[in-house]
Amino acid sequence: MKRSVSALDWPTLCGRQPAAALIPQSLREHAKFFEAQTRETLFRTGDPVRHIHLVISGEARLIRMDRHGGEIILQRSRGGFIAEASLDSRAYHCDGIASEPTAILALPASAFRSALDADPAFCKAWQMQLAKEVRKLRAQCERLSLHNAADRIIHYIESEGTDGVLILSQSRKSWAAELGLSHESLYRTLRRMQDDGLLFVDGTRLATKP
Amino acid sequence: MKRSVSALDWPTLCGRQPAAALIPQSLREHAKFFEAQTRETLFRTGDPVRHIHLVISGEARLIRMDRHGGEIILQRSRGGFIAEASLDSRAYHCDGIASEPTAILALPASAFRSALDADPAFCKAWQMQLAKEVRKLRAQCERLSLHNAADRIIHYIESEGTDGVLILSQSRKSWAAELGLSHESLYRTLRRMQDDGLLFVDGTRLATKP
DNA sequence: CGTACTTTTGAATCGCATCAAATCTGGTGG
DNA sequence: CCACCAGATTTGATGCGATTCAAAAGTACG
Repeated sequence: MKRSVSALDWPTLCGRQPAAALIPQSLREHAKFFEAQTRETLFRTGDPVRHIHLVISGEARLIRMDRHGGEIILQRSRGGFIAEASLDSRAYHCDGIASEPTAILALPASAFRSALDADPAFCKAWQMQLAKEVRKLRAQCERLSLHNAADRIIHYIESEGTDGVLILSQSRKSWAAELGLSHESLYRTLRRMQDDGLLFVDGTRLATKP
Repeated sequence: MKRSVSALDWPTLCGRQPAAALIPQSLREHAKFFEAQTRETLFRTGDPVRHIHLVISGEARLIRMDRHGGEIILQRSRGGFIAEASLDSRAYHCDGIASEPTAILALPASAFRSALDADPAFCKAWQMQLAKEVRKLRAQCERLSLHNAADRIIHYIESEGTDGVLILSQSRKSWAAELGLSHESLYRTLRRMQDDGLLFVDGTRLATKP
């Protein structure tokens, strides 16, 4: 299943996922590549943190269950790292799953820490990665603080899209979960916003202007 | 108003705020100390990032206004850094204000970046600081994803308190804003939870068990 | 004391969650 | 190719809970 990437080729990997380019040689040697199926578990809450995962293609999610079995999406990574902050934790605080067929690079946590110590450029890149995640999470908190569905939708398009246009990279149902809404509410609100001329929808393309 | 900390004494500062101990000598020399009044602005959205602020005592907040003038609290720092992720941004994305009389250490951003490059221990400490903020924000997102007031209150006590007990360090009104609730909702829900024996309140002490 | 703010309660309203069910979709295997 | 299935999309009806507006009582502070 898992195999060393010495068999694969790094230029191709870096082409597919820019974050791969940041990884120094010392760490590359320890990378393991594998492919996960839909709903396959990468790690579970409580598992010791042995690897840092880089999503090459597909999508991985960080999730927790609320008290009544509802699934809460804490991170959704399509290309790039997932559960970055686990690097200095003993164990995971959430579950990690692939939400579609996904290609993953697993980097041993210990080698990862050594590489950060040894390579200042990698260290700085990792810091920027964490800072970016902080900003993304603040935007998510701001969005979840909005008290109605339409405002959250607009906020999402403005902050995750480009120039008022968003190409939705997931089903509407799971988008609803990310917005903290029931999927019925999302469908109804999208409909109403279109009727009111506040939103222009064409397949997966959502725009706030015509 | 602002003054160099050479006039002050670092051992005392470090005693009051552990994060001060992380700051290397090269950066300490450029630190400016000042005290902000309630509602005083530290920086505004769009301002260039010239300093990183460390809260020594009191409280500073990162806030944004929503479309209807409502105030959204993005970070609340009582001791420790505020707006950490601004270090690698040109300009602030939020406003920073003191929410009570607050003592602040302002560290020039350029000297801060140099110190990170030069001092591996400081660099590592900063990384852990960012990772901690990521985990805190994930908890906040998880909380805001809960669909009723009581669950958010319990979640807050469990994740911000110790062993099911929380000493509230702010007014209930501003706690309500942090929970994404109207203050009336929070008051009523606290009352109901007490009546139902789900919560035990004594002044600022909130506990989930008697 | 007076002012500003928080805390508290009341009543009316609205939006979202929930339960239910029909339709549509893509993918699988016979 | 078609039947079938799982999951996504869509619409409807209902009830609850949160927001909102309003106002009174409590509290801190100069």
